[in-house]
This record gives sequence, C-alpha cells and structure tokens, in this order.
Amino acid sequence: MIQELKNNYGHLFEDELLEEINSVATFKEVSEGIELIKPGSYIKSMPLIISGAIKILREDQDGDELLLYFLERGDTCAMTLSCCIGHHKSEIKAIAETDSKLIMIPVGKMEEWTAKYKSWRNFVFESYHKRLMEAIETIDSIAFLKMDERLLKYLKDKTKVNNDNTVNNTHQEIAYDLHTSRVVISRLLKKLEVEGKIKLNRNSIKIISL
Amino acid sequence: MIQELKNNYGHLFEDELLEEINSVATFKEVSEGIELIKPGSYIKSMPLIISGAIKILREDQDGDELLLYFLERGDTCAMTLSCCIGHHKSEIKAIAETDSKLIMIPVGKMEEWTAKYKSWRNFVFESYHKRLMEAIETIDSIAFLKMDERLLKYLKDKTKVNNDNTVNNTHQEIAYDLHTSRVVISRLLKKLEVEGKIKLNRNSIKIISL
DNA sequence: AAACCTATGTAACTAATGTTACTGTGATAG
DNA sequence: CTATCACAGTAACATTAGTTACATAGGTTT
Repeated sequence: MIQELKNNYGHLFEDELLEEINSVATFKEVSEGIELIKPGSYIKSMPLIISGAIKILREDQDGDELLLYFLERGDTCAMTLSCCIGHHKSEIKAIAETDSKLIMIPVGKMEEWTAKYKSWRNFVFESYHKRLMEAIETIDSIAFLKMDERLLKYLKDKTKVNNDNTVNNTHQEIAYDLHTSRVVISRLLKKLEVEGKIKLNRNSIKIISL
Repeated sequence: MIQELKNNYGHLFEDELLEEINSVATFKEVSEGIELIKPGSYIKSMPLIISGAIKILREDQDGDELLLYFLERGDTCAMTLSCCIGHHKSEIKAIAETDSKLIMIPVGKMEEWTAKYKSWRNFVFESYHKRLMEAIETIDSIAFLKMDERLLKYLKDKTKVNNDNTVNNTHQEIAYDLHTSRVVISRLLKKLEVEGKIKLNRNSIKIISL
C-alpha cells in the first residue's frame, strides 16, 4: 500500500504522514456499481481515491436522484470529511462508477492530523474548495443550461472520468442521473446522433465528436 | 469590537483567540445593497458576520444571476475561506441583504490560527460543511422543485433572514434571484395572493401565511 | 423457435416555463 | 397638473420538458 500512496499522494504529503497513513489505513477495492455511502448513514472512515472513479449523487425524499459530481484519483470526499468532523449524517449517496482502489482512513486520525501536518490541512481545505466548486458547477448546469446542453456536458464528463469514448449506460440510467425521463433522453440522444456527434447502440453510446 | 466578538463568537472561540482577533481584525459596517465581493476578484480578508445578512449569488457569463444562499450572524463565507487559502479568484458575488456589521480578518492570520487553535479549525470546518450543505440545498430546490415551490421557499427564507414578514422587493428583483422572468414571478405571486397566502403591494409583499 | 425481457424509437398530448406586447396605476419631478 | 417612469397585471403565444402509450428490435431463456 505504501507504494500506491507514494505514487498518488507523495507530492502532497510528507514522508512522515505517508508512513502514518500506511500504518493506520486499510486498502479497499470496490467493483463498479457498489454503493459506498447511503444517505442517512454515519461514516467511520474517509476514502483517499487511488484509482477509478466514484459517483456522488443527491437523493430527495421520493428517491429521485441527481448526479452531483465524480471523484477521481487524488480526490477525497468532502461530505465524508465534514460528516466525520461534525458528526453529521451523510446527505449523499456514493457509488463506484468504475472498479476503484481506495485507501480508507479512520475518522479519529483526521482530526489529529489537521493539527499536526500542514500538508494535511492544505489537502483538506483544497478538497473542500474543489467540492464546493463542483457543487456550484452543478448548480450552474441545472440553473443556466437546457437539458440538451446538460446531456452534452454529462457525456463529456463521463468520457473523461471513464477514460473511454464509449459511454456504457442505458438511456434510463442517464435519465436518473440528470433527473429527467427516459423519453426525453432518447429524444435528445437521437438528435445528437442525427447531428453526427454520437452513434447509438444498445446499452452504449459511442462518442464521435462533442 | 471585543464586546461584539464576545457576544457573537464567545461560545465558539477561546479568550486567547478572541483577543488575537480583536488585535488584528477591523470592524466594518455596510449598508443594504453594497457589493462586498465581485466575481473574479481576489480577496484579502475574511468576514465574520456580527449582524445583518449577506446574499451570496452565482453569476454566469451572460451576467445571469442565481441566489445561492444567505449568510447570517455567526456565519462566515466559505468561498472566501477557500479563496484565501488556495489563492483562487472569487467565483461568487456577495451583496449586503440588510445593513450589516462585519469583522474582517486578514488572510495571513487564518492559516496561522488553523494550526494554533482547535476551536478555529472546528469553526472553519463547520463553516465549510454548512456552505456545502446550503449549496446542495440550492441544488435540491432547482432540481426537484417547481418554480412555485421555489418562490414559496424564497419568500420563507427572506422573511427569516430579514426578520420581517414583509418582503421589500420588486417582482423583477425576485426574478433575478430565482433566475426567471418578471412575468413568471408576477403570475405566481398573483396566484399566491388569490390563495390568501400573501398580500401584494407596490414594491413589497406582505406575508400572511405560507 | 417461441416466449420473454429489456432497451430503444416515436407520436401525440399535457404541463410548465419563458417571451412579447400591451395596459393600467401609483409615485414623483418639473 | 401633467408628463414621465418604474412597477405590476394580463393575454396570447412559443418553447421546453414531462407523460402516456404503443411499436419494434435485440438478446436470453426454455
């Protein structure tokens, strides 16, 4: 694990901290589709993402969903941070977007390290900043963009986090993420196909040029 | 200023920190409508809010606006925090919603205090958490609510932060905050009036029961 | 191959929101 | 007093998004 840590977080944390992480953290591999965090649950450890991608969703009372953002290599979950520190319940849902490798840090250490290591504090603050910006970017999308533009942005984001120019999702799955209906997504995707920007297949969408 | 500090932040910070704040911070009074932060600007000091309320807005390229949330007594601006620490530009706009009293803390001290005072760290983390939650609540509103429900929520929030059950805004101003058009707001407000929930006047809306 | 399931395509319709255009009204400056 | 202006009311229409309903296509199971 220490090697994974050094490769991915070596430029951020000093050796002493890397050693500490190595001695208390546990390594975790998750498969695509695994639910990591449920809304309403308490969280006992904080993930550092080594590889893969995690999808962060908001869920309302009726179970309606909305994609907030993706976490990638080098990221951590700001919601988890604040839940841990403030002992709040989780307000979001996290699902492995792809097979992913994580390093799980026990809650107790985090507090300790914010006092002890400047690099850790910076990492935590930077994480909060990034997440707040992602949340605001999501607000921008919903508030200022129309559904066709949101769909385009979604496809772009997907190809980026999956590092694959084929999006392996059904129209229904996309509709859930964007909080709209399957018919709307099918309609707009068809429009994009007619425009030559994508090629539609069963269970997948080949991106040609966005 | 020390008295204002103790009254409003005494339960959060230890005496030593209160003294430090008192010795380096400056007191600032702003009138309703004053723009405190422009998008794109760099920020040199961080506000602790003593009284009043600050409106935080997002602005897109076209100058279209959207209300994100309000800051009140005891709050600080998480965007400012992360801008200061990460030396990013401001991504938001802040306007005094009411006449407000602020204590401005120079950027340099913040970093220092996060190492030195546990209470300060907790305050900063708690602020981030609150702001992230507010941003997500805003996402909920836009994504899951229809315009009439958003308007109701807006009126409720307004009466709360202003501590006044008359909302002193034109329909156009409300339309800007909710990123819609004046006609839409007039239409929905009229509906609320017919339902007996509000009383419309020129430049103001009397809340009867929401 | 028949039966079945899931995903997608599409038409027709409804609902919500946004736009344009015009009217009326209260406040106020000259 | 009246000209002007900002604000609000409302109708008519356009656009976008959501809904219902059904057809078809591809893949799987039996």
